[in-house]
Amino acid sequence: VLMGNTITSCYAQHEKSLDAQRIFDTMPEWDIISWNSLLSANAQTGNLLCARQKFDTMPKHNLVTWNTLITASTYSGNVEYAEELFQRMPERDEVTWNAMLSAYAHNRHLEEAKRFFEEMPSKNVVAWNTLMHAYVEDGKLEEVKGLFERMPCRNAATWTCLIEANAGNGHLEDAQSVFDNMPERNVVTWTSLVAAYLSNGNLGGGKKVFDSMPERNEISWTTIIVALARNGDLDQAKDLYDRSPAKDLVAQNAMVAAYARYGRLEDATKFFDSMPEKDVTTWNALMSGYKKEGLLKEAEELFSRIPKGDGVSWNLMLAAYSQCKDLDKAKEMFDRMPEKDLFSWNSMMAAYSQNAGIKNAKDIFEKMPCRD
RNA sequence: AUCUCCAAGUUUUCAGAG
Repeated sequence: VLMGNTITSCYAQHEKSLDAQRIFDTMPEWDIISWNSLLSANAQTGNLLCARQKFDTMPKHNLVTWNTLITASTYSGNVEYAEELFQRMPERDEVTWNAMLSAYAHNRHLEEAKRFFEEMPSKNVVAWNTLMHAYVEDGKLEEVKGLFERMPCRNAATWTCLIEANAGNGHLEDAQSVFDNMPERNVVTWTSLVAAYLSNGNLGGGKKVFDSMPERNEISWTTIIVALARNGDLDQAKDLYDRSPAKDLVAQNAMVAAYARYGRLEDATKFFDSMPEKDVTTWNALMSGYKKEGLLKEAEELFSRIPKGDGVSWNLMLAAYSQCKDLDKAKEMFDRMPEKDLFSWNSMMAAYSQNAGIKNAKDIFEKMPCRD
């Protein structure tokens, strides 16, 4: 059981819910930890229904089980259900409160997060960080700084937030000085400093930091590779990719996307075909290349071959039709898509305004359930 | 390194700025 649990949770941490399920299924017996690990693997996929099914199937629940289900709600964007769970569960601990705070924070309910934070019976460093990050996401630098001053305790995540907050507001030197003065560093803080330089257009600075990092992981490598690619240095990006010891699926997807972005469809396709494992982002990345080049037939063909398309796939096809001025097909996509998000609506509105005139576009605008 | 809460990377729309 111990071995099976270890492997299951290992897959959970790498966001491989199917593999976690596979290992789980081969185990001769399960304890509550096995079940919780499986639930955790499901939680990360954002599929709340699936997670709830597991929850209902489990022979028993404990505090960790409930906390994990709150997290599942967070990932699926269902704050209301998280609230319901929070009310319904038989007991709560510090993690419960933090998980609920995180539900508000991740889903952009800043006011709720603030209010909830005030109500918390005890606030540990995770709670402070969660609230602080919510402010960072909202671009509120002054509030971030204020919180930072008031915090009774800090850890590496705190410092990372502060770097990100400064970088996001164009204060690169402040970000660097935060980094210079922080008491502890790890691969995440290092990578966020690299990202700080890159997001401010300072490629040279980013590379310098990257080269001096004591340790790098998949994310560090991908961060720098993507920056090079976006800067148009595709071959340099590929060179770094080849030298990288840490190539996970995200890194591979980034290479497909890089080629696609610059219309190097042969390279993109070749890379795509060479990948032993793909996910929906891989397919979408290649499709985006066809779309950009106006290759409608190829995009359609790819779309029909995706094992499991998602909202992005649909949005891509909608945008592809719009770009090729096929308003009818665009509209058909829009009507047929299983779920419409802000991208879908904006895309449809743009399609009308570019191909049909302002009146139709305005009609869409009026009907939009959400806007930005 | 057996489970739950906080920080960094990849794909889709439009605008603005340069």
